[in-house]
Amino acid sequence: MTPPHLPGSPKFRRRAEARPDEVLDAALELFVRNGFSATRVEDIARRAGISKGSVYLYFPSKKALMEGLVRRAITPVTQGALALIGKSSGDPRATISMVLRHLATRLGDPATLAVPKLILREAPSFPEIAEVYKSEVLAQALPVFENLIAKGIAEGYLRPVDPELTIRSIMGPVLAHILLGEVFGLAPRGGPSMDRLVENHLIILFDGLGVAQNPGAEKGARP
Amino acid sequence: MTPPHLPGSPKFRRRAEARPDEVLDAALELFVRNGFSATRVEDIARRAGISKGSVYLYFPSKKALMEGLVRRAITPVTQGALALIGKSSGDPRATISMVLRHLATRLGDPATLAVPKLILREAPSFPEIAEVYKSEVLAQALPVFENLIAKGIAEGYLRPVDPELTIRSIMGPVLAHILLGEVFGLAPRGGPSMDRLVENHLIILFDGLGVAQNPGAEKGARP
Amino acid sequence: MTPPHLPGSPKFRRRAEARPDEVLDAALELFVRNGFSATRVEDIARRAGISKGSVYLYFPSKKALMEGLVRRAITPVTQGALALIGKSSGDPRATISMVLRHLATRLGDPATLAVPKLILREAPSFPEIAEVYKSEVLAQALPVFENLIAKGIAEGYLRPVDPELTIRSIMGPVLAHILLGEVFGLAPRGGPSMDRLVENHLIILFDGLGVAQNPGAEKGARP
Amino acid sequence: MTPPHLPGSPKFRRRAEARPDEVLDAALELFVRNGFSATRVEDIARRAGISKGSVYLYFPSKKALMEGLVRRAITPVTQGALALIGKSSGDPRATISMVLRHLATRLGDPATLAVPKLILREAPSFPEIAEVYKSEVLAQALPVFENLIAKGIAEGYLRPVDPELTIRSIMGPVLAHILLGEVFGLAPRGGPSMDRLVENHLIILFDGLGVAQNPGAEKGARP
DNA sequence: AATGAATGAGGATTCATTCAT
DNA sequence: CATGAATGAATCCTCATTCAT
Repeated sequence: MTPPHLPGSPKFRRRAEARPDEVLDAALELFVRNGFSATRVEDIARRAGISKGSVYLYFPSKKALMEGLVRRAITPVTQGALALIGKSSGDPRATISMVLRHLATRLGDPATLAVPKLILREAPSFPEIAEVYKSEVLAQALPVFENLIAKGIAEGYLRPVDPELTIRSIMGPVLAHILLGEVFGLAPRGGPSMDRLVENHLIILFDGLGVAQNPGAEKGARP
Repeated sequence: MTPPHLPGSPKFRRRAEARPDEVLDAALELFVRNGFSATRVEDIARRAGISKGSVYLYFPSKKALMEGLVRRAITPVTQGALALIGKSSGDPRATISMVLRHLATRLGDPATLAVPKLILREAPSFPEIAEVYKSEVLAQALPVFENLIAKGIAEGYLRPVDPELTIRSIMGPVLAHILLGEVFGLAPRGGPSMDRLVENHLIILFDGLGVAQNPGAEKGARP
Repeated sequence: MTPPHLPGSPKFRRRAEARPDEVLDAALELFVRNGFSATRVEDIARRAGISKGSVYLYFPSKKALMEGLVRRAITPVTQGALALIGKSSGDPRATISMVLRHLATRLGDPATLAVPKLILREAPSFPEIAEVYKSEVLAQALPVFENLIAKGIAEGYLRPVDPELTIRSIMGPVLAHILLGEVFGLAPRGGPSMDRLVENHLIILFDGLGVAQNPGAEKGARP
Repeated sequence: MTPPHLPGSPKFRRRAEARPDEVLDAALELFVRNGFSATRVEDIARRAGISKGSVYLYFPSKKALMEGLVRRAITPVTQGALALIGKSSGDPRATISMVLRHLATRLGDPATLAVPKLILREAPSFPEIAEVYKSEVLAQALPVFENLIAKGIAEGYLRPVDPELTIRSIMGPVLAHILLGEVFGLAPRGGPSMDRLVENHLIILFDGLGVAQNPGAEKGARP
């Protein structure tokens, strides 16, 4: 009764139950590359190795793919970073260094980077999704950092800066580095650069660009 | 309904020569808000106060609007910033401060910010446009900065850091600040924040987050 | 989950032979309610308590459900009514009254009414099905009636009318009554109305709406 | 500048401003013939002599065609019939005859008949449209008739029947006649039959099927 | 120059039907 | 027998582009 498996007849294969995840993987790649609007559901299907109609077995609409993408990405992203910070005590510079290196490694992974890139692109079109990301990721992470810095200041480890604004001074360079590379393909001369970027930045961040040991004598004070 | 076009009537005359610019203004706003694909030519026309068909009198296609947008934005952006840097001499920190403050002011203007935001969104879909922006803006500006930093190091004003990577430490926080605000509506507590961000960042950038070589001796220990 | 099919277990056994009928029941209800095109095979399956694929074990296509529906409905409908008429003799008014009351009762049953309603809806899309109904039901029943009336006229019981057209005068009001109720939910004030409709109609049908030859002499003039 | 009108290039014709009505005409015919679901917008467009997209210039959705169809049909249908009845006085039989003949003529016109047929088909799928028809047409017309009959009874012209149910006895035969013809193609032997149907029905309606002048003597009273 | 009606290719979504399990 | 995942043709609707006026 069962017809022989002709190699030329690839219809009606049934694959693992990981299908929804494969669809999301395909959608993520295409959404990031071409944008949500310009990506066709059929392309997502083809990339996931299924038919157009099958996408709708797992997701009720194209938009639901966006939502699924963000939902899937939220938990792992946050947990890893925050767990590291929670253990911190003493000089916050060690913690900041560790977190920045951790983040740099994580964001070096294209798969991890993809969702933030997608949200960056599509936030104006999907305000509620950006809102989810904001409340689930940023609203979790930023206060932790803020406290870390505030505590560092209170304990005398750090200069009395504005903690909330300082977060941008800590993280911003990594963001700029990624964006230059991703958007314009601009990588510094000299191979894999994220690690070097982080180390260079940590020096500036903690000790400053200036050379003078004696502040106030800066102007024209050099031998 | 339409009154005859009297050449001497200064009110409500439509200057035909300004039309393409008005179309670009409309396109820019909508592209940034909704993305290129999701913006309809008819909406651009309506916002520009003309008819759908008239858009095609000035631009041969929707894509040409993108190109026109980027071409129009390139010259003014670059010139302003680079002119300031070219004149610099002596301690580069003054120049860096000035440029950063200048940039912060410029990017505080939504009209100036719009094109970079658009390119950020649509770069994957319009690689050649991103390429134009890269070669016309970034490839002009980054080396100037790099030289500024390199010279500052050579002249003993700055710590011996990697100039190319350090640009990211200088500019990144401003980028991060803008993105948090634009994408997620995240502004720090306490009103207009870009100026405060820049001042806070300049302190960290030049002097570092750390207070001294000997933490713990910090509390009230400075003479 | 499914218990083994014990032949001796009378509860919750699914009688395989009854399955097609259950599918038809489900299809009939949905076809009447939503129309053929707007009814999904999956909904029929769910209502019949089986899976989508199983529908195709009993019926080769969706259209075959329509055909099965009409075929199933034909025999019982016709036989009941015609048997009554065949036995008639003498004054046909008694027979007409009986048949009309019988028909009204039958059509008061939603299950009996369903197929005619379905045919009414879908006849233009399924001409061959309408044709079947016409030849199997109408072509059987109408001539019987016609003869009944013609005989009544010949025997002097009835006014010399056109028998073929008169069938419409006999049956039409019942049809109108059903349609008003089914299509527009329009029922007369005062509860269950089909019986009253029939009795009211029989009076008019046999004796006429008019009171006498000499209107005006009518008020209280009958002995 | 204007290219010659090549007969083979039928693009971009512009026609009269009667376009929406032509679209409705096309939609009505196809909806009645094939049902709403089974009719493709493209078919409507082709029949109206325009392109698929142009349908959406006039109607926002396929469903809006249904609504437009019913809205367009409502006014003329009601007005004609009710105007006739309003003038009635004296023996209502004259009025009833006139209305019935008028109605029969109107419904003999396929264009007039189409919308009621459509509503009959699609009422279950468009309850709100059926509701409109009910309130705009039936709720206007039925009470007028009811009053006519009630007045006829009170004034001694008519037998004391239930006015509301009697409407069905008056109208039902016409409905039945139309339905037999439309749904099953069943026309009586002997040419154009609607007029004959009405005349035959009016005799029965006013004078009854029975022959006896002396009620009560019916059974077995014939010479 | 300006308009906007008209076009039709293109894309999201649905659903009858198939068949591996 | 029964299932329901998978398919892809079919259909609604959108919108960039054209061109008669």
